[in-house]
Amino acid sequence: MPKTTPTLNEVATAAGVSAMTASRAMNHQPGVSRSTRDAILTLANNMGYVANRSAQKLSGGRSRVIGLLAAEMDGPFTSALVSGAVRAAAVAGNEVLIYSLVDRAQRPNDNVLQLLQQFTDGVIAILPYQFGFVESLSAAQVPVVTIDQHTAHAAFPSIAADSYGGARSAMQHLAELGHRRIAFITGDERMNSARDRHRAYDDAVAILGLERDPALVLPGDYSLHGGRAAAQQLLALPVRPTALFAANDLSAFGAMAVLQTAGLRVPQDISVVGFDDLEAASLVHPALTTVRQPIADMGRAAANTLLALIAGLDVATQQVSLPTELVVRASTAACKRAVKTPKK
Amino acid sequence: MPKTTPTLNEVATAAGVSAMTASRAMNHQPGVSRSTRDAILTLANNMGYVANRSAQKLSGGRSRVIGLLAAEMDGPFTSALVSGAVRAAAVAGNEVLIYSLVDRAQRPNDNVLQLLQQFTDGVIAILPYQFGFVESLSAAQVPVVTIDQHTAHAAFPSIAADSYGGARSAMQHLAELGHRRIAFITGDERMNSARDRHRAYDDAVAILGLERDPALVLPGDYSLHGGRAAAQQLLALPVRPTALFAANDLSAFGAMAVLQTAGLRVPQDISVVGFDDLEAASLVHPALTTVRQPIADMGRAAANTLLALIAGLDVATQQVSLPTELVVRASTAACKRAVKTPKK
DNA sequence: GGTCGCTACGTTAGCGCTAACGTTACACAA
DNA sequence: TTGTGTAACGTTAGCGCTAACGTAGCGACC
Repeated sequence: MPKTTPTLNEVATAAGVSAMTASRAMNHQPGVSRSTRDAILTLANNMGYVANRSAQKLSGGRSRVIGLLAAEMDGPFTSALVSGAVRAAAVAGNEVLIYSLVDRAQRPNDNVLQLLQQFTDGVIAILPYQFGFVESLSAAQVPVVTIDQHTAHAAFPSIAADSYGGARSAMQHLAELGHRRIAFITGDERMNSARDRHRAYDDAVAILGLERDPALVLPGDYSLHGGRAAAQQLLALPVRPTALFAANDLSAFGAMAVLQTAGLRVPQDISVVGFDDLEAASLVHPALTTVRQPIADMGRAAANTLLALIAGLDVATQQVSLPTELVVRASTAACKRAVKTPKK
Repeated sequence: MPKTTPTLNEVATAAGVSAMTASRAMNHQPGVSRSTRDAILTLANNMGYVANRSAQKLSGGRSRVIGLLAAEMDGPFTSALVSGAVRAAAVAGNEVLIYSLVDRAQRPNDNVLQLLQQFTDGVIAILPYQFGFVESLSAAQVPVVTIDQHTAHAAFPSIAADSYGGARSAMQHLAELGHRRIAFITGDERMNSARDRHRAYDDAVAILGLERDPALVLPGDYSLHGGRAAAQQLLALPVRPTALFAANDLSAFGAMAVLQTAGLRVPQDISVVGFDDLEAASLVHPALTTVRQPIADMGRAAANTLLALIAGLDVATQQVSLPTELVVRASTAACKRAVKTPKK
C-alpha cells in the first residue's frame, strides 16, 4: 500500500467544493464561509493532506520554505544560527532548507541562485560580503536577509551582534586585570564583524593607553587553524604579550592549544579571551573567558525579518544589532608583570 | 532590468525547435540529432538557461536535487559528511539541500517527509535508527541511503565505517602500552556505530584479558557534555583507570577538559583515545590519539550509492563498510603502573 | 421593481516541465 | 512501386497549485 498523499483536488472533491475554494480555505484567504472553511480544514487534516510546495511555487505562490545559504558548515556558529532560524520559521509554519557552499572560497553560481529562487521564498545569507552574491539574489527578486553584513548603504536587512561593543568590553576586562601588552588575532576581515572587532581593538589600545605594536596584531581567519598559526607567530615574538584577544572562540581554541603545548600556562603566563561563547567555550580547559553573542537569537531575528520582508513589510533597510555580553571564566587572570611596570 | 531566467520554451523558440526537443537535448535523451542537440545546448548556455527543478519535479521528472536529513547539525562530523556528499553529488550534476532537525529528540513528521518527497529525488539520512522515519520515506517511494545504520535485515543501503575494527585497534593500542584498567565512554547507543564500538570494547576486555569492571563503562551520548559527565563519574571511582577510550572525539574532548581541570595530566596520569579524527583532534592539547573515520568518503559513498539507487541500479540492500585507521598522537603513553603489577 | 453591491463560490488559464503518443521524411527490402 | 522500419522531430495532456475573472444568490435602498 504505497499510500500517496491526497492532492488539493481530492480534498476538494471529497468536501464537495471546487479546488479553488479548498485552496482559499487552506491559505486562510477571504471568500469562504466559516462553515465551509472549517469543513474543508477538518477533512484535509483527516485525509493527511499536505500542500505540494513545488506546485505552489510554480504557480506563482509562496512555498513557505526559506533558504539558508552558508559559506561554511563547520562552524558551531552556523549550527546555532540554523537552530534559531528553524525554530522561528517553524512558528510561522515555514520550513528551512540549507544550502551549504562546501568550498569556503567557492562563489555561489547561477545554479545556486536558481535553485534557491525556485524552491524558496527568501534566503538568509551567511557569507563574506565581497561575494556580491547577495546582490545577484536581490536582482533576481529573491528577498534576502544577511547575517553580519551591516553596511552603510544597505540594500537589504542585516542582523549582527554588537561586535564593536563586545570587543571593547573584552579589552576593557584585560586592561582592568593590568594587562598592557595585548595581542590580537584577527578574524576573516571580509566579514564586517571581523573588521569591527579589529577596530575595537585599535580603539581600545589608543583610548586605554595600551602598548601599541603592529607585531601584536596577528592574522587569523576565524578558524581553528588560523588561531594556531597566529599563536605560533606570537611565540616567536621577542617580547611576549601577557594577554591575547582572539576575534572568535575557534581561533582562541587553536591558539590556546599551541600555547599550552609550548609550555605556557593559561591564564598564569598568558590570559586568553575569545568571542562567540560557543558551547565548547565553557568546556575546554581552562574554561574560556569570552564575549557572548546571542547566536540563536540572531538566527531567530533573521528568520523573522525575512518573513516580514516576504510579507511585503517595510524592513528593506533594517539593520538589527543585538547586544553582546562579556562572560568571565578561567582563562583570564591579573597580569603578574603589571605591578612592576608602572612607568611614570 | 530584473533579468529573469529564460524558460525551456524560450530557448526552444530561439533555437527554432519545439520545447520537447529542447528538453530531450538538455537531458541527453535519444531522439535528437547531434547537430540539433549541440545547437540547443550552446544556445541554452549563452542565454543562461537553468532548468526549473520545481517544474521538473512536478511533471514527474527528476529534480536532480538530493536531500540530506540530519538529526544534528552541531557535529563537525555532519559537516565533513555534508562536504563529501556535496562534492560527489556535484560531479553528477546534482545539488544537495540539507534539512536539519533542530531538536535532537524531534521525530521527523509528515511535513518533512512531504517536503523531501516534493523537492528531492532521494535522501541521505543520518538518524538514530529507532526513529523509524526511514521506513516512512521508503514507503513514500523516496530512495534512501542511511549513514551508520547497518542492520541485518536491511531494506535500504547503508554506509558506515568499520566501527568494530577501529575500536578493537584502539583497545589493542592501549593494551600494548601496558594498560589493564581501561574505561569506556559509550556513544548514543541508538546508533549502530555506538553499539559496535561498545561491543568491541567488551570483546577486547575479554580477549586481551583486561580488567572487567562494569563501573568502567560510562554512559555518554557522543556529545561534549556527555564526555564531561562521564569523566566526572570516572573521577569518583575508588580505583581510577589508567586509560580511557571514548566512543567519539567529541566526548573525548569533554572528558579531557574535566580530567585536566581536576589536575590529572594527559597522558602521564591517564591516556585518552577518541574515535573520528575530527580536525580538532590534532589541534587540542595534547593532540588526541584517535581512530580515523573517512568521514568525507562516507559522504561521497552515500551520495554515489543514492544516485545509483535513483537511477534504478540494484543497490537496494548494499551495506558499505569503510576502513578505519588508528592515529597515534600525544594523548596516549605507556602505563606507569603496568610494570609493577605482573601478577603471576 | 430594478439596480447596486456584496459574499461565496466556480471556471479558465497557465506556471515550466516531461510522458506518451503522433507525425514526418527518408532509407531500404520485396 | 509500395510497404515498412526508424530517426527526428512536434503535439497533446497533465503534474498540483493559484491569479484573475466570471457568476449566482441575496439583502438593501430609492
